[in-house]
Amino acid sequence: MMQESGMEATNNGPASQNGGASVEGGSREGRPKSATPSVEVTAVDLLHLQQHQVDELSKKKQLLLQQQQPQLQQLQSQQNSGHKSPKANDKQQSLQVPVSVAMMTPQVITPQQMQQILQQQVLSPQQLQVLLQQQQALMLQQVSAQQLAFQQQLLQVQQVQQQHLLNLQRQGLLTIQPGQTSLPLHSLTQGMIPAELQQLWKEVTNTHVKEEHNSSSNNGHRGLDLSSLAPPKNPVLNQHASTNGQYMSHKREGSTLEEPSHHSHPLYGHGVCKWPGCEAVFDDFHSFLKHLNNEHALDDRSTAQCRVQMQVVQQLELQLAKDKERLQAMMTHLHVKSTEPKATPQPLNLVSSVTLSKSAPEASPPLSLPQTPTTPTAPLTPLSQTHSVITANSLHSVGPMRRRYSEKYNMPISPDISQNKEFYMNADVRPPFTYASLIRQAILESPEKQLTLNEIYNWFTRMFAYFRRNAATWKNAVRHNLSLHKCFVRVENVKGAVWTVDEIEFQKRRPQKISGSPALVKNIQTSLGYGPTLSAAFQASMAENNIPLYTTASIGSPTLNSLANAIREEMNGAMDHGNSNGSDSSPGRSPLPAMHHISVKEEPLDPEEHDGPLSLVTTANHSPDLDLHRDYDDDQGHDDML
DNA sequence: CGTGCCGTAAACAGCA
DNA sequence: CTGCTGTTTACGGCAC
Repeated sequence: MMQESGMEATNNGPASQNGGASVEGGSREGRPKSATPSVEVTAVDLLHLQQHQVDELSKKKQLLLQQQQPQLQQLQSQQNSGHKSPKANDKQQSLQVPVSVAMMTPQVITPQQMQQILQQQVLSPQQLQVLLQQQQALMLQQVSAQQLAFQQQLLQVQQVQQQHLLNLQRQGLLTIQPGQTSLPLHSLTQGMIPAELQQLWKEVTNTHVKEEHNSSSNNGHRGLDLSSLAPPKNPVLNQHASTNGQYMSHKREGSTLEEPSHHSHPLYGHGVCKWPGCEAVFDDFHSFLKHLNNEHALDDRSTAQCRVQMQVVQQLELQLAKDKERLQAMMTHLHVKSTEPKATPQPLNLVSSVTLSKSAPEASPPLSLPQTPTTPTAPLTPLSQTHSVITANSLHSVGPMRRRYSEKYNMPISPDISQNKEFYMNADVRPPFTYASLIRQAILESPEKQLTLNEIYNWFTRMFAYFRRNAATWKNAVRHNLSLHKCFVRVENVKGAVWTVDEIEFQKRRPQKISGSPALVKNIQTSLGYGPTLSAAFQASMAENNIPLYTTASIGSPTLNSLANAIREEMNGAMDHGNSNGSDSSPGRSPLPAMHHISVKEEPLDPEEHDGPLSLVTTANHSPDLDLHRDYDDDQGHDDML
C-alpha cells in the first residue's frame, strides 16, 4: 500500500541535496536477485562454446604449423638429400579431424572461470584478453567450421605453398619469412572464396602450368616465381633472402633435434599421405617418406600448392581480422552497453586482481564488464539494468545490498580500492557494504568525524553512483540505520545535530558475522585471494593497529580510504569476532569478488598472525586513515574525488 | 529450523 | 502545510 508513496517519493526532498539523486524509477529495483536474465546464460554458454572453439582453433593452427614445417623440412631434405626428420608431430592426424588438441591451448580460461567473471562482472585485463582471444578464435572457428572440410584441404594447400616458399627462400628467390603468415598475396587472395580456392587447388594439383614459364633457373624446381606474388615490400625481408638458407638449415636442425623421431609426420596420418591432393596409402612410415620424397619433391606443383596455401592463409587471416573486429564490437556491446555509453572512467577492474595496477584504462580492455558505468551525471538508462545482459546489477549485486558478510567478501571491492572507488562512483552497482558500514565510513572520513544527515546523504551520492537513484529508499535506510545502531551517536550541534560513530559499539556489533565459520573465512580468503600486496598491507596495518589495513598499501588515493575503511570495518567486525579462528583476519575481506583465482595468487596468509591486532581494533577510534584526504570536509560536497 | 543481521517499507512524531 | 529528521515496527531474505 504505502509503498507507492514511498517509492515514488524517491524524488522527494532529499533529492535536492544530491541533485541528481532521484532518478530512478521503481525503488525496488531488482531486489530479487532477479537480474540474471536469460541472456546471461547465453553469454556463458557462448563462452563455453568459445572455449572449445578456441581450442580447436589453436589446434588447427598448430596443425598448420606443424604440417608446414615438416614439409619444409621434407623439401629441404629432398634437395639436400633427404635429411630431415619427420618427427614432428603426431598431431597430424588432427588434420583430418580436428579434435582433441585442446590441451594445447595454454591459458585459456575455463568455463567456470569465465562464468565467474561474468557473474561477478569483473574482468581483469588479462581475463578480458583471454576472453577476446577466445572469442576471436570462436569467430574464426565459426567461419571455418562451415568449411571445415574444405579448410583441411586448404591447409594442405597451404602447407605446400609454404613449403615451396620456403624452398624458394632457401634458394634466395623469395624473401618471405617462415613464420610470416601474411604473405603478400593480397591481390590474389583478397576475395577468395572456398569455391575459388578449390578450383585453384585443382588447377594446381593437376597441372603445374604456368609456373613453368617463370621458372627461372635455379634448380629447375622452383618454377614458381613467388617473387611476383610477393614483392618484397620490406627491406628487411630482403635481407632474409640472403639468409634464408641459413634459416632453413637452422630450422631443420632444430626440428630434428626436437623431434623424437617417431614416425609421426604431419603429412602422414592413418597410413595415408596427407599431402594435399595425394592420399596415397602406405603401410609404413618409411614407405611414406619415400613417397614424399619422390612424389612431393620441390617442383612446380609443390610451389603452386604453396601458393594456394598462402592464399588460403591470407584469406583466413583476413577473415580472422574481420571477426576480431566483430568480436570486439560484440564484446563492447554486451559488456559495456549497460548503461550508457558513458564515459566511465574506466574499466575498472575492480576487482580484479590485486596485481593489476590501477592504471587500467587500457589494461582493461574496453569491455570490462563490470561496469555499468553510469556516470554521475549521466542519466542512467533504466533499461540497462533491467535487462542488459551483463549489467552490473545482473552480474553482481543484484539484490539487496550485500548480504551479510559472506556476501561482502564477494564484493567487488578489490584490494585495489582505488579502482573500486572509481568504479562505484561511476557504476550503478550497489556497493557491497552494509549501510552501517558506509555510514560509518562517511562519518569517519569527515574531518571532524561527524556529519549531519544531509552530509551523509551527500557522501553516499558522491561516492556511489548507485545511490544516486532511489533516494527515498536508501535514505530511509540510512536514517533507519542511524537510529537503529547504537554505534551511531547523534550529537547536538550548533547547526543542528550531527552523527558520530562509536567505534567500540561498532566493533561490538559485528561479532557474529562470519566469524562463526572459520571454514568460510578460510574459503573466502583463498578464493578471494588477497593479493600479496594486500596481505602485506594488511599485516602491516594490523601491526599498527588494525585500522589502516587496507589503506596502506593498496590504497593510494584519499578517497580510497573511504572504501578501504568501509572494508576495514567490516573486516574488523568479522575479525574481532573470529579472532580465535584467526583466519578471518586475513583478508577475507577482500572484496574481490570476481577474480578470485584468476589473477590473484593468493598466498596463504597466516591467519593467526593477524589476530592479535584485531583486538586493538577498538582503539581504532582514531580515524584511521581517513584523513587522508578529506576531500569531503566541506559540506559534503561534491565529490571531487576523482 | 531457529536466530541474527540486513535491507526495505512504512508509520509516526518533532521541528523549522 | 510541507519537508526534513529521527524513531520505531514489520517483514522478507540470507547466512550461520
